Amino acid sequence: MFERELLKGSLGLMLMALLEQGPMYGYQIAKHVRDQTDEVIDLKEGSLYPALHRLEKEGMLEAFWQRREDGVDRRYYQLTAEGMRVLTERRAQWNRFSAAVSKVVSDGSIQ
Amino acid sequence: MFERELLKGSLGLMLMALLEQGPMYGYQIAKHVRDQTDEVIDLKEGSLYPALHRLEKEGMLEAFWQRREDGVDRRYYQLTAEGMRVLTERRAQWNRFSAAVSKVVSDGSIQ
DNA sequence: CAAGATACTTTGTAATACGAGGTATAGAAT
DNA sequence: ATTCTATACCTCGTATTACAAAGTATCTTG
Repeated sequence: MFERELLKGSLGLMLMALLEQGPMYGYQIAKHVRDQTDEVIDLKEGSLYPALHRLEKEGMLEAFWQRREDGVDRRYYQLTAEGMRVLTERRAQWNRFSAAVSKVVSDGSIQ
Repeated sequence: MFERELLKGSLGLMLMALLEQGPMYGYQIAKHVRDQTDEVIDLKEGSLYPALHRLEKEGMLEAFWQRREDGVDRRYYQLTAEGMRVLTERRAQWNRFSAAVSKVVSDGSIQ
């Protein structure tokens, strides 16, 4: 009920940052994030897939289907050129923002 | 349209962290945050006051009116004991969360 | 054959930042 | 005198969005 709200606004950024390293598919992304953050961030399907579709519609990502030998279809997402450009902006914005919050939140002993 | 979403979930935390240092009133809080974060975070009244009321209702804050000599009323907010306890939790949660996001978001060269 | 993991989808709901509007006072500028 | 700016509070409606929950389908493992 609180953790949930923290993610708002940074999920899209995280997805774009991940896909900067190369195309990935949904399930893979979720696992990657879960592992890389020691389960601090556990992307739920109800957030992940809508977020990917949203970014695709905004032109940040492009998607393509790929069938595995066993017949399982996977939808891969990759960052567009526009997505790359916007990622740079949002990364900087996140850094500014998180530094600002941390400054206020870390107790007065620093100030 | 994006910055807005980043704030979700961390506004309450920031307010509680500020009030840890002593009672403050709404306008003062907004100015303090704006100054302390070099205007990165600019709390709007439509967010600030509802957030304060919310925290009050949740028992995190207590409020009292105080009249200045010139007749202007100010509503001061202070952290409750329960608020103090919850603040500790949320502070830790924010640190975990922001570290996790930063890890994913900072490019692959670190990994 | 049942159970779990993999893999994607959609619908409805709850939470919340903020725009925009409102009220009221004090002091400075025109 | 009046307008403007700053201070100081409030509330309603809207947009956004994470997620729970449900569904579909395949493959592997017990």
